[in-house]
Amino acid sequence: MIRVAIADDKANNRKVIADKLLRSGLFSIIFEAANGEDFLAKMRHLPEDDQPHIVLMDLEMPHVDGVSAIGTASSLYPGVKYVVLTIFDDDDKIFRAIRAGACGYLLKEENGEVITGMLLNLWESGAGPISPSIAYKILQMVQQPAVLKTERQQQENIFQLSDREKEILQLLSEGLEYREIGAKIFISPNTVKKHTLNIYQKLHVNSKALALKIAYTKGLL
Amino acid sequence: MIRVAIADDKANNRKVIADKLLRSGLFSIIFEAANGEDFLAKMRHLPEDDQPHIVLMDLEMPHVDGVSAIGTASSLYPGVKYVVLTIFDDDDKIFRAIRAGACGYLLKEENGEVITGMLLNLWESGAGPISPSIAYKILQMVQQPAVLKTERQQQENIFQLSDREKEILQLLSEGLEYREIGAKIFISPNTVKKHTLNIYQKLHVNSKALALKIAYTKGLL
DNA sequence: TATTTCATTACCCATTTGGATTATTGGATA
DNA sequence: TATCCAATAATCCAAATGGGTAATGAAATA
Repeated sequence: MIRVAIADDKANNRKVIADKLLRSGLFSIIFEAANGEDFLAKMRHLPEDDQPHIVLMDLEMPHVDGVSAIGTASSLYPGVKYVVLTIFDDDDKIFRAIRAGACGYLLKEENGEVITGMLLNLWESGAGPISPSIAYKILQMVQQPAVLKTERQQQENIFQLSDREKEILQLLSEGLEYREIGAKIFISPNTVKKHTLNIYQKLHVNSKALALKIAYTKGLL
Repeated sequence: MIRVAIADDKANNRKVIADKLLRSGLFSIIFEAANGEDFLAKMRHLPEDDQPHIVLMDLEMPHVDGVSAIGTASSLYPGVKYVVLTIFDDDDKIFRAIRAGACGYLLKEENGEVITGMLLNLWESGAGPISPSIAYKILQMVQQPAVLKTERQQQENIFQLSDREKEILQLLSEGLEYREIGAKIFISPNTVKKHTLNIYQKLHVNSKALALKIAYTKGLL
């Protein structure tokens, strides 16, 4: 029998979750808490042998929120698995909860069988349960370049490049040669070259490498 | 119809995956590749409008492995979704593949419906598909920034550039010519050129413009 | 110790590029 | 109308680039 504790400020939410778990017959709800403070108090007064195996924690709660409660509890009771069960899926909450010590993050919208299945898997294999859409967001956190691409706004045309020149610059950045660009936009390679040299003059450089450096660092590409 | 490309060195694996996808009637396999080099070559010769929407990539392949192929392709063809489909689930491979630009990571042990379902979800919502056990490992990476940091320092370099090559790449991005770089670091311009061509091989490109594109978009500069 | 990798240099060749100049067209402007 | 400018195109030339091959020594690794 897997011992579970539930922390959620809405009594009805606690009831719904408890029902889902009890239906499988594999879980026992050893206590419920209405907020983080309440949860920590009940953990304190619990004999060590009666500690829950798994804690399902909502995030937005009065007095002490879920992140804070997980942070404290995961230090004091490191043998317990803390799983966030909430409706929030914004990056900041996910990140904070995980850093606080959550081993899983489930959205309330998941259906009952998915939740019980994942908790069972946590019990058996130790792998924390994560809702797919949350998993993707966590992946993006690891994917550092994505973090860097903080919407750099469309830089105004400080170099006064004409539309055609911007087009050529774009194609040059793709590694195309004059001949290839000409074929692509149906003009002579000589003209492409002329445009390119004009771009160099406007950017005050004299090579592709430098033009591309400016283009990348100034957000033209 | 969702266009899919498959890269796997085992013909039988490709066939199994293709069968799974074709059975749903929602995917069309536009090409298969036996290794990373083969994959990149086929992408190069593909008209822009025929590019795959999704690429399923095995990691362990001869000639050019999956990480390297994803690294290059995700810079050159940023509109394509790259999904790792492999049997490996060790932290290092996961980390490297994600840093290279993979938007999802599926284990081959997943059954056909799960895979098609997750790819469909990728297509509809943009959320990258991640096998649950992989998701848990990624979560642990976020949870232990120390591990992440050390691995990042070692594996930052998904293209395995040597120190000298990184130095040359940096100087190339400054717009210096072989001759100038040679003078700056006291080696022959011939050597600079040799390093440059070696860099091209590692990045799987054949021009300064493309090498710089990858360098900028992958944060090497 | 044997083998592999890295950094180094050289040479050949065909292609591409940068630089400078000249010229025509069509649209916008003064 | 006369003028300016962007886009187009061509030519000549010198320099730089990309691609391939070969070779050496030093350092790290198996």
